[in-house]
Amino acid sequence: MSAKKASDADPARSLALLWGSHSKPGRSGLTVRSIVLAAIELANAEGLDAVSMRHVAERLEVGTMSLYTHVPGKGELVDLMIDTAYGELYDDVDAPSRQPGGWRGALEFVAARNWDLYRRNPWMLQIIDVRSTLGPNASLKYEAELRPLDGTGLSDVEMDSVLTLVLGHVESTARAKANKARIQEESGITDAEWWLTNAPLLDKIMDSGRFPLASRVGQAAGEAYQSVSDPVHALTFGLDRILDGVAGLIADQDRP
Amino acid sequence: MSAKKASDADPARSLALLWGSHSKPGRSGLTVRSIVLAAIELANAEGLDAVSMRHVAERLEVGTMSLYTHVPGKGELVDLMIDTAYGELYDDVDAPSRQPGGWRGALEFVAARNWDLYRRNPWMLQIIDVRSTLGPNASLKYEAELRPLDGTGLSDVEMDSVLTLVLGHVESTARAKANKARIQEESGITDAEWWLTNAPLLDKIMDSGRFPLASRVGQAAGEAYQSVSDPVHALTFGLDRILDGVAGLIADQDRP
DNA sequence: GACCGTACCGTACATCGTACGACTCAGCTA
DNA sequence: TAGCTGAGTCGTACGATGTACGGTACGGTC
Repeated sequence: MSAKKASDADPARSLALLWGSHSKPGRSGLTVRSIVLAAIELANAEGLDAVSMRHVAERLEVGTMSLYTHVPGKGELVDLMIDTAYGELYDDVDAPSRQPGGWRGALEFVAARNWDLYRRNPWMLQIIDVRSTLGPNASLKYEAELRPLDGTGLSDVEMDSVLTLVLGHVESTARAKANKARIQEESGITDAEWWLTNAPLLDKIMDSGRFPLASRVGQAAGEAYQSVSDPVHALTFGLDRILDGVAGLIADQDRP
Repeated sequence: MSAKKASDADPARSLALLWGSHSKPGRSGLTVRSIVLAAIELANAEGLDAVSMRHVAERLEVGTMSLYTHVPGKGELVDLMIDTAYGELYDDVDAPSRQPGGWRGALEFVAARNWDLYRRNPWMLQIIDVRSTLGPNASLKYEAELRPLDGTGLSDVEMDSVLTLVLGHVESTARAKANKARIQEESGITDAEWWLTNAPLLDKIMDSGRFPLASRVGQAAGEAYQSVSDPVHALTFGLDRILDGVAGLIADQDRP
């Protein structure tokens, strides 16, 4: 429901941890890497809620407190999980800029890759207490995603703004999708079932003349999506509008 | 850090609770309304983490378990908090459509009002387990925000898509802002201080030729914002691009 | 004055992150 | 080879959390 507190999180320690090699196992084979991988597996298998220090330790057949030898606390563990997940994104730093279709094709590729990242790692969207995790993979991600925007005539700040906008949109729609999936899973009923069950109740409330537009549009959207919402449609529709807007900005660069 | 589990949440019960009157106090003056208000006050004063059933009960000078007479569980309490907060948004259902500047001015107003809502109630952004809370105020919000789009030539589904896009963008940037504020508060150091402290460390890592663009753009953005990010700039920049894109869509309606 | 349903709430349980201090063992020194 | 040392491991304990369960006490109706 809500988000949990993060621990103190010494930034220097976090950075060292993120950029460190983590290669020397202790006498029970425990490594930062193995802990992080176990945590990610757990998160993907049973959701982020299942990622407790006890469960991670259990999966590694190790005492709970042994984890603290390698990782300062849960907050840092999550930081490491995030940066590790970012490692999935691009084979190399030029993957987006190699895409056809110029900057637009590249940004569509970036959006698709990030969308896929969230699809494969839905636990990332359950993290609320995001910290500035400038790990190696996050840095490579930033570099890779900026490159197709270099040379479009946009200023450096504009490049950053455009990227932030696109990534924010993908995260937003991906979160909506994950929420939808979670609700469905928890309640055990399909989207369509929920709609059928609660539509009369809602109609009785909404159609009382107070919200004519809301009920008309809600109805239309519901029928179009066969559901209360369609995250994939929200992704593509929003991305098209955003990229149209960016295209206008880029076109304006020539004649200021 | 992560999100908590929601309880079962019988939708019918939730809807009845949301639309109910909650007017008859028990013998210790306890009401659904008073519980929800206490919870919101607590959330605004000490953050969502402070909103535990124990703390809410304490604030009301009541036993913890007494809350469960009026509210099924914490999940439903949060639902009620959300719908109550939505009540702050618009004086009446025509507030957005009364705005000057046509649909664009109205959407800018909608964005500003939502941004302000999140500024005043940052706890809303810490809720991860969002459920379909179709309460009375959420319904009024939907109706009010759709009205300025009616008559623009957009289809019903497109109206919904545009609104979803704008609201998602506001939420996304507001969340970034809230995260930034929370990190600053927790660490006790200013944004600029963090930048000064960690810049050399980051430069040593990033400037090693591997991420030239990332370091150049990051530097430029950092100097422009006097910080690692500027949520207000992200809001307006993104909104401008999005509305430009929507304007193109609306213009295209005339000649398909 | 007796009754009864509802409001209230004390206790208990499982779960969480992690502080603390004890144990164990690999590898080095004497 | 014996002994030491420091790092890795982990058992126990504490204060949180949401809430199930069962008991208590009171307001309104006969």
